[in-house]
Amino acid sequence: MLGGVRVYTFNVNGLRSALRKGLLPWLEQHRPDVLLLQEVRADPMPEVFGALGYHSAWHPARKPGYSGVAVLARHPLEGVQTGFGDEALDDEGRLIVATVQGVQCASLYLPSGSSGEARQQFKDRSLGVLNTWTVAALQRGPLVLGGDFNVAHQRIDLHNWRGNQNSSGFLPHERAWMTDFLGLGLRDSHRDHLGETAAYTWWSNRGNAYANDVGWRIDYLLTSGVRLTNLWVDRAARLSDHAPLGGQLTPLA
Amino acid sequence: MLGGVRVYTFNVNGLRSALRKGLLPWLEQHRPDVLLLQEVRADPMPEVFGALGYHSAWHPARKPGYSGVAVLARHPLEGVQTGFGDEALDDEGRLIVATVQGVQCASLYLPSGSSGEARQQFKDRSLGVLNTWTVAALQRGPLVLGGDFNVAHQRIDLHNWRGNQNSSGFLPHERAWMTDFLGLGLRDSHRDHLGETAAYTWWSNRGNAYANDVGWRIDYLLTSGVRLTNLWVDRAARLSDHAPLGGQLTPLA
DNA sequence: CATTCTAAG
DNA sequence: CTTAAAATG
Repeated sequence: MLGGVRVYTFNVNGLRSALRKGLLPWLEQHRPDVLLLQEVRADPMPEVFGALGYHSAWHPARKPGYSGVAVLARHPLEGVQTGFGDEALDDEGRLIVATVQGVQCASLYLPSGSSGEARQQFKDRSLGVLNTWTVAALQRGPLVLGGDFNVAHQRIDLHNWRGNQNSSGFLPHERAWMTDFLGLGLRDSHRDHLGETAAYTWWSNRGNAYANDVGWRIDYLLTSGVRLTNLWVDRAARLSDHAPLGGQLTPLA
Repeated sequence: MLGGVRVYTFNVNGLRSALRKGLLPWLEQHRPDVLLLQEVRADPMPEVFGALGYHSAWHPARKPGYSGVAVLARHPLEGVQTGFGDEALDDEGRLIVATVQGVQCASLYLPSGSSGEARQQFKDRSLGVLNTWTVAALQRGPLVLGGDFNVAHQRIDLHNWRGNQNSSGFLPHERAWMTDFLGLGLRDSHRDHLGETAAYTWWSNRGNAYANDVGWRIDYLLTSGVRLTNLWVDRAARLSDHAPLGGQLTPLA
């Protein structure tokens, strides 16, 4: 019943912008069963996706035009939950979960720390909050946790690891956190499927980062109690500064 | 020596925007001898126009990206003066004058009153300041005063005069001011050349104002001690929400 | 509705 | 470099 479910996570960097660039045709072409969106930066628009047969749940930030996540699925969404239960974090619309066909599907957008010290501290705190939330979610049942973590885990996960050891997103403590986090019981199967090909998911808009594939892998599809039998990056989409990251879900056996 | 001098006044609604839309090709095609710009909304860029053979003088607002006027000419500029000598007004970059071949060429951008009561009062006060400045300028010698007055004078000067009698830009006291102002000794020769054809100079960006020619004549080329033997509106330019307004200058006899 | 600026990424 | 919003027109 769960075999062949295709899940995508995608930081759209402004849903309205992505729509202008052709998100809807992309959606009709790829027809994900579950789509996890981050950086929606717009008011919820269930009608737009309802017209294409998607159920959806939204968690916008309090501040208009900022952050915001959503879950979309071709099957009905059950038990929708928004936020971590942490006011500062939840004001920014960074987590939404819905159960689809018995699997918890979570869309996560961790804060960027690159705009300054205060935001790095906020990000660091959010890592701990996410740990706590995840421990509880793992106990509830199968989980797909997709989103933009704003952390590259290993050297292979960014083009210029040497020059970015002091950059937010590849700080030693962030990398160590990711290792610990996966240790809670989440599987990062990216390299199982893509080996050592770059397979980045984000490229800066500055310079010619995309053309030169100067990217980072900061978007993840993590699983527990369910398996990804395949995983791919749709580098060609060009709907955002991130690429959609897709996976094929299969019951654990 | 002054015969055949062509003068244009043009509210560019952002000089950088107008440049993107092709201001430079337009300039090479029309080659005004004198060009009076309003709403420059950018730092002075004498090099850009120097490369095309223009001398220029600039009066930006204190606030970046806001207002600002300039005078450009193919002959050297003499006796450049910026502002009225009124601090609040001059902070907004609304007047610059330069003498070109013996004629004072002034670029004026009167405030809009449409954003609220306070700005209408500021506009109303600026009308008096302009009167005072103009009386002195008229005594100094020949004058071409071009710019965006944000006032339509007569019913013929806007598409919907009936519905705009309570709108800033066509208020009874603004129209009466314009009548008085011209009475100081400035000639508005627009109708001498264009008769009762609409010949508006500005169309709102909202709705289909341009397509339906729902416009206003709020840009003027006024003269004293010198005559416009021809005058035209370049409605086709489409470089701004205003049209360039051009005239042919001839000595008074 | 278009422009520019700012905050954020 | 890009998005979106805010202010202004």
